[in-house]
Amino acid sequence: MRARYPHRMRILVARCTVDYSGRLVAHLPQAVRVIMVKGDGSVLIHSEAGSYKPLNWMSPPCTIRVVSAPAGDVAEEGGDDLVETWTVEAKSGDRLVISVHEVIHDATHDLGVDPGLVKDGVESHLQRLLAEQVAVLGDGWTLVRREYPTAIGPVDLLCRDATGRSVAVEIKRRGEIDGVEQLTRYLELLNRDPLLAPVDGIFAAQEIKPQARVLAEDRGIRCVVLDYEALKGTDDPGLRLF
Amino acid sequence: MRARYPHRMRILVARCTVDYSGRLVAHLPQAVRVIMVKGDGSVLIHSEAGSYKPLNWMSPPCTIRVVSAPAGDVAEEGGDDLVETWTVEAKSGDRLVISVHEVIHDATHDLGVDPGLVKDGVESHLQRLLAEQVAVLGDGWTLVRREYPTAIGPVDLLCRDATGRSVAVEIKRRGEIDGVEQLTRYLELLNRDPLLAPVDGIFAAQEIKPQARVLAEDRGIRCVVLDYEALKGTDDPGLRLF
DNA sequence: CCGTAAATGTCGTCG
DNA sequence: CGACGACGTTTACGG
Repeated sequence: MRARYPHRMRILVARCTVDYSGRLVAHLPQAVRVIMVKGDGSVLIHSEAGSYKPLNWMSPPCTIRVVSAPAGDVAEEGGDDLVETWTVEAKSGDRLVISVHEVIHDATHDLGVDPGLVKDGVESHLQRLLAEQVAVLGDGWTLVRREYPTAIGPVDLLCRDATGRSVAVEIKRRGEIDGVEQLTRYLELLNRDPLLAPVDGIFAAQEIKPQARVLAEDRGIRCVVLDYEALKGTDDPGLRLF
Repeated sequence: MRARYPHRMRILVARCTVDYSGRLVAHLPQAVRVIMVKGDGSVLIHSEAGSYKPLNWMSPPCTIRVVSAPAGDVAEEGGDDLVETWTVEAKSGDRLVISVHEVIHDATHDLGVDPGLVKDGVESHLQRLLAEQVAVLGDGWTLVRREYPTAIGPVDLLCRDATGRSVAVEIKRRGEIDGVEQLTRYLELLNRDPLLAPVDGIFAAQEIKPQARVLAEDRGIRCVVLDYEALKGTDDPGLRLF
């Protein structure tokens, strides 16, 4: 059974020091920061700059233990004003210790369950659209199947060209070297299958980096730049099952 | 010259809808969320669950434009209570539109410049430890150099075995397929150097994923599982320079 | 639960 | 500025 957490979000602005130990060891000197405690128990420590990644954090599930500083106790760093110490710990042993020296703001809000994010334009959409329109790769081409399984993972599309020759297609939003390597591994494996071989390769992406293109073409892999909007425009929603 | 931003962090708890368009298109239905506006202009939208990644965000640098809703204006979603609309835009054209329907909390704090984080990573540590103890790879082995340079990047370690044969070592914390590909590219290049060739390969990691092991061994690359604690234990601090 | 691939990845570093 | 590798990657998906 999954633990039920109260639907609450606590936002604390405080002068603090932070120590993380786990996959690495890190220390944050004393400064004013924002500490968010989410309803699921996770903790985020943000400064005023930097993008969305916190300076330190603890992912759920984890436990928070708060110990008030005894009157007159002296903190290890920054003098004599320690208010309380939070110990946030995961099962893995990862630990975050927050020493709070001054609370500037403290509020808790009930946000409720978030209905979540609706996305459009990710790789799976490209794959679905191209699967429905394999003819954009060549006249008379047909789809054998999406997510064609191999021992080392599924190939995005397996097609046949007008002459019946097999073609494996790897689809990326942004085509980089990794994707070419991935397709190369699939091709090597597929070409060992006498029922399929010879198998050609197509590297299809909305954007193909020059080095990826060079590597692909050097290996005889055709590169195709996909136009998502055009694919979406041609796409007939009536033909879709869902 | 770098732009100077005011050292401020605004924290808003509000019922809102959010639309992102940029590298993809995404929509958040109306709900109560925390909106953080950092001193550098970046915007983060957090819900009550999920780990450190916000539901939506905009990285700096970006501009924020706020338009108050005319009295009686009707929002597209959720009825008639639109308060204001924020448009957060990056130079790339990425855009975040936040429709604020109800402000539950709004506060701005001056955090000051954060002194920053002190880190001690694991992989660099592994590399240093193994460099000092290449004998764990085989009796009589010697280190040629760490970060041995090649045209496509530095190899973690270049060694010689007891017979004088060259060995390239790729070190990872977690050994996955990407690491094997990386080492393969290095080996291909190093083996073109008549002064070094033939060059063997070792894939060394704290943990090696099964598929990575299969691929490596299929290519004649030896896999070595590193014991971080043991290496650290054997390590003589007196031999270290720092 | 494990393993792999995707990500609005982000974040350094180096050329 | 682009390319590349590391990341306390996190997150989603499939067996």
